[in-house]
Amino acid sequence: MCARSRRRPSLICVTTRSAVFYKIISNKNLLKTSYSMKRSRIIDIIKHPEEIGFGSKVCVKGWVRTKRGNSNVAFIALNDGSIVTNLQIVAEPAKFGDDLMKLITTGSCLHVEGTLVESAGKGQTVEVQAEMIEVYGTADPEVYPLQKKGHSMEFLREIAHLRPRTNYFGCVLRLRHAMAFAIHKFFNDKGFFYLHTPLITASDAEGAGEMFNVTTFDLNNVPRTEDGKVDFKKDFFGKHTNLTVSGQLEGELGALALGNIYTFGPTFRAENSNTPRHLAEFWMIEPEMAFYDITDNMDLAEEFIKYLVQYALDHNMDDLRFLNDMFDKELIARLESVLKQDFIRLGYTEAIDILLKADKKFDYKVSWGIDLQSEHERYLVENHFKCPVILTDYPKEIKAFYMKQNDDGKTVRAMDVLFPTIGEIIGGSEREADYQKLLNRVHELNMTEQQYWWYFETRKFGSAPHSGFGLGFERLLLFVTGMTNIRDVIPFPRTPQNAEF
RNA sequence: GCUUCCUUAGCUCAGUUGGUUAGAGCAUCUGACUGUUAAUCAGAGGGUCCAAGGUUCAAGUCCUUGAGGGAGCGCCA
Repeated sequence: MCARSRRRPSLICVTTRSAVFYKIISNKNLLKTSYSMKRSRIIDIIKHPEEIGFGSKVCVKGWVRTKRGNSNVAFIALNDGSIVTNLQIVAEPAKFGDDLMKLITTGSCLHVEGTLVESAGKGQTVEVQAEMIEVYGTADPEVYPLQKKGHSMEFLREIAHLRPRTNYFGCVLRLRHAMAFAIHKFFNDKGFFYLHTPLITASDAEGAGEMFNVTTFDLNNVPRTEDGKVDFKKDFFGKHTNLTVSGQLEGELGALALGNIYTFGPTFRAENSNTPRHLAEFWMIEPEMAFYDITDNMDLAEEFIKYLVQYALDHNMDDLRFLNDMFDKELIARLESVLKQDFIRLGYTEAIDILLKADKKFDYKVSWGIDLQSEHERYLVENHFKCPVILTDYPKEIKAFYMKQNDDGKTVRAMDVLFPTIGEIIGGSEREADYQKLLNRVHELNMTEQQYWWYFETRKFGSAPHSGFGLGFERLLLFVTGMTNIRDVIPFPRTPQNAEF
């Protein structure tokens, strides 16, 4: 007898070759804490059962997806999040008792120890013959919201605290992790440095969108100056501050010292955007490279996206196959096709010509100088070329002040990577490295050098040609997962009027 | 922010020109079944028809307002 069984006389201690088991003998003792073995992850059992060995004892812990069977045998599909596939637990009700079997319902959490065997049934290669079952947590089937049948994405959004337990969201979260990891790997392997740019910024007009204020003021009693304006000198930072809408300007400071850097962090936009492609809080990757011109920039962007897609195909095929089978029958084929084709590279002026010659009637009239609308971008990508398109050399009037001005005096070296259904997945440019040209542009836009004095100093001191771009992480995930609403590729979406969870 | 659609059982949805007691599948509960595969079979329970107001002999159905959600557009990544 071991020490533990002396403290718990209601349990029988059974010693076997590889493990110690406690069998519950009293029907009332259904929620005992018992343990013995090291937990195996279900992915390891399913992928490499030979390493554990058929006939060996295993310990698994996870959440019940379904329970089937009859009075003689029960089949419990257990999922621990390590892989989309469930592990089949075979349990004989006579061995465990009705009271315990009743607690095993969809959503309940179990600790199971038993023997790993080749499956006697079809549909799976391995299963575990249960010898000990401990119920960590029950899930009352009358009120537990998740069922083994499918749910709508809209319903799952309302229970974002539980949706990670669905097959669908497990796939998305594993892919999300894989893409985040692959992003760091891609840049690290290329000698890029990960730069942490600030989330709180005092730059008032970065131009990328409406910003969230950051303050410690008591909003019911805001300090005022003599002329009635908000007195930000009394605020935490002594000036008006916001959450960042981009790390790019600070990223340039890093690139002009370290060579190649990238940022990867959260970004905040207070735009009242209600679409399946916008979030108020999202993650963005912004590489910035010294000595890269616009062509180098495009090459990197294309290589980057293809690397990430290849990484997903190489490392997350189980998840992709599930999403392909259940949601988007063309997902894997679409991912593979992107790898095969070169992205079309096209000047804005040529794009306008194509649109002017198009048979299609657009709601927004096409002429040189307009900002391309969704319908125009979609026509180019989905109808005309039927593949990703990189558009360059936009009119300077519709692009940001920091983009390098072309010799024609009319266009700047911007680039937008456009993807089918998603639209703009990457936006970037070669940066204006000439101090005087940058200054002139800022004055044209009625902005002041002073608010970006530190940015201008990089052009005063050792300026260098450089380029960069921004990739919306969730938009990448839309493409990689085949999902159609951006709220379904981030664990806890923040959108106008919604900050639950 | 603009336009438009939707809201009926726990979930997904049907519900006819407004007309008796609002239905189905799945889920749940009870029972059957010796290996299931979103198990199957039989039975049962389950409804503030989003909310408020209005029209009408009569409203799930028509009208008004509000709330929540989706899609399209704008802004953008």
